[in-house]
Amino acid sequence: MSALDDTDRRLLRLLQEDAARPASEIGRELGLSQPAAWRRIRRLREIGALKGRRLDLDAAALGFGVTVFLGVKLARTGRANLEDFERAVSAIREVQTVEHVLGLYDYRLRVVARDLADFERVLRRRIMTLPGIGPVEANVLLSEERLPGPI
Amino acid sequence: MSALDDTDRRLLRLLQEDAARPASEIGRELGLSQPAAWRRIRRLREIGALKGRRLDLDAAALGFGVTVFLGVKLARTGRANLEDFERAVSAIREVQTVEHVLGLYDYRLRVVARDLADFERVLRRRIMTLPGIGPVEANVLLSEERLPGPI
DNA sequence: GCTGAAACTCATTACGT
DNA sequence: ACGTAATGAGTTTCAGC
Repeated sequence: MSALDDTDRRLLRLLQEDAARPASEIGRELGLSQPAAWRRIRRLREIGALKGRRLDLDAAALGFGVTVFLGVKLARTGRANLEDFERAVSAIREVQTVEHVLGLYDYRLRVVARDLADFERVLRRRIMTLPGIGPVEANVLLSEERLPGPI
Repeated sequence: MSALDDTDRRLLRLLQEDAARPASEIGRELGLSQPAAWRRIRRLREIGALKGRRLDLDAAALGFGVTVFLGVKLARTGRANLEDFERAVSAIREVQTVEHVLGLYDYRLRVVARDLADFERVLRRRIMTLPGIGPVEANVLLSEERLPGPI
């Protein structure tokens, strides 16, 4: 596909720490000129490695103190199709992420709420009423650490 | 805790779609001048709501075609402390996220690998040898959708 | 708190190696 | 694929309303 060299990997690691870092600074740390670093970034975007830049929000600071991961299994009976489920779950405002997975569960959801009482409301009125939903398992987030990863 | 108004929330929603969107464009969509929009962004950063900007990388395009979520329970016996476990798991290159959770599992890990054979190697040689590790459950990521969330 | 303009930085293009 | 130089766009600060 595209043969990333070692410089590309170092560049991605630098940008992963702070995506707002300017190309001039990236270039300085890589021993490249500013346009050279910028061209590498553009190329990484063109080959699809770099999909975009996203905000890193602090949900707690915004009044959403509770984050819960839900493992969802679809009901065996009635075989509601996956599209119906996905469409319905995507319409729930409190759901941040929908992951279709293979294993003990069919879907994994990341859900935020203002507090546990608010979460119970979401769970009972929005989640448990989803079409085709089966057993649900929950884990409450205590703390989270993001690592650079293998790239 | 500083009273976000509705304009702040609309602003965050706009920036969530693309964190590189210029303040001038944000301002135009909110009916604000460019410096006014920029001051709101700075304020959101100052109160901690906006922690930074992160890259949205495509692991598959970078040669990591397999993403697996692991639910980890620590062993009851031996009571290795959490710090030991966290330090060891953070040193594994293939681990992207470490979440400390409450529920059926103690930790949830997001792990990437080049392919399933590579994942088996990571699982056997890195994950299963972690200090204090107990039962492990795995879900393979098929597809993932990020939603705007309630903010 | 907003506007308008100045100063500065960064992104992007052009051109030559 | 890189560098220098030039351009245009975006950010950040400042003075005034």
